[in-house]
Amino acid sequence: MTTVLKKPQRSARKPKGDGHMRRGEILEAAQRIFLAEGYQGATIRKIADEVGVSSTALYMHFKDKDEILLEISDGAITRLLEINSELSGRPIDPVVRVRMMLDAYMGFALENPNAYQLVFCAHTGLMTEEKTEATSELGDRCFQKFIDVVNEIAASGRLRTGSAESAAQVLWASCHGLVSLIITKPKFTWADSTELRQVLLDGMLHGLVAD
Amino acid sequence: MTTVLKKPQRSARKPKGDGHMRRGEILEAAQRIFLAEGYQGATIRKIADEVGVSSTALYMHFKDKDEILLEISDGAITRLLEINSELSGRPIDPVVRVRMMLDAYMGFALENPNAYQLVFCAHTGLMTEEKTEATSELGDRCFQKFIDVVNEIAASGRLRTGSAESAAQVLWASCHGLVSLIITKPKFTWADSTELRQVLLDGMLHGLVAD
DNA sequence: ACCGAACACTAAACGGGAATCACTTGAGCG
DNA sequence: CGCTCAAGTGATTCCCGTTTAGTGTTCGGT
Repeated sequence: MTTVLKKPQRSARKPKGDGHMRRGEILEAAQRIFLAEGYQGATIRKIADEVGVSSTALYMHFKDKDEILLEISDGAITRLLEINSELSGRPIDPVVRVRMMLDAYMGFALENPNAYQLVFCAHTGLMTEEKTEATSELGDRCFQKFIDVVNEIAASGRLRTGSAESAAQVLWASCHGLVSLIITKPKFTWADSTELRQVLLDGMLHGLVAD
Repeated sequence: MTTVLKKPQRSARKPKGDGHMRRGEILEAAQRIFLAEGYQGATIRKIADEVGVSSTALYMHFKDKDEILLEISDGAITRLLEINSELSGRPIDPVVRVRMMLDAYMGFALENPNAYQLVFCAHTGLMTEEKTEATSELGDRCFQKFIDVVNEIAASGRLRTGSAESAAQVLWASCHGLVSLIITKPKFTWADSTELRQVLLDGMLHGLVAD
């Protein structure tokens, strides 16, 4: 009984990733899987396997699965914020700026469908409210950039209907509606997506903003 | 030893629900839980407990969990189809009819958030494409009622931008965007939802339809 | 009256998810 | 050398949907 019968140690444990190296590896692997297979497909085990490490190891670097995926989404949303900030600075007609922001928003969503869904579609059921708070706050800052421009329009008295607040929310919501439907119902026979975006923006801006 | 020591039968098995009675009980319990706790919260075991039956029993009446929830959603969508059919028959200006349909759509979504989400937000990841086919087809029939009216408008040459197809899709999508965002982001500080619906419809219809 | 098939139901188990636990390994350092 | 401690591990827990192998009841045929 002294023969403790240690397992043959299989195949040497993966050496320590010094510093934050391992954390980065995990994020990278998680991103690959998450982008390819979405929230459900990105399981802790799959990510760990991809890194070549036990599933437990992920909890060294992240509180839980959602923290990993939210950090990935943060990266995406940050890029969106940069786009909005850049547009925010351009000295052009605010209506044109609103249009560019919304179009960039839709383009972004269609190019990052999984991150977009996680942040803007999932909230209910998938994650508790608190978890998404940090990422949501990033989204809010994007929206704030947008509100600023709508306020400019409202200030010049060009808003045809409703308050600046409701106009901004409606503009945002309608763009969200188009991209989220395109993402979640790919089997539907959509008209050309460029045309849809254009019709949406033409309609909305013509309807809400006076010439 | 003749005393076979039958287990005290615990607490007598639930007697047979004759005919299709049990099926109805399951649907009812599932609906209660689904409406209260959404897709994730409505687990097979919870539903079975509520009915007072083992989890396995549910598989006597339904192929799998999704079949249960989709049948519930079917009921909801059918009600929406009835509303649309009713509006479809009214002899009023097609623009007014479009507005009423869209407003009814949004009202319906806000009153049946979980069913709405299951059918219009979940498609990706949660369920395979085939499963939702039957329910989707119901949704398509609702949309067809709507397209018909938009076609009427287009036929009378009152469409300002885009084809009837893209106009219909954009109108639908923008309404979907508003309600789905309100449902999935309840923490956001929304303007009054009645005003939002009105601003959206005013804007969209004014923008897309010539007077 | 009896047999057996059909039925409605059940407990137990399976595989796979997230997360936690108690433990080991090894690098750096006095 | 012996110590600490971060980084890693396998085993385990709990919950999920679903499957398997039954158990008790009912009911038509003979």
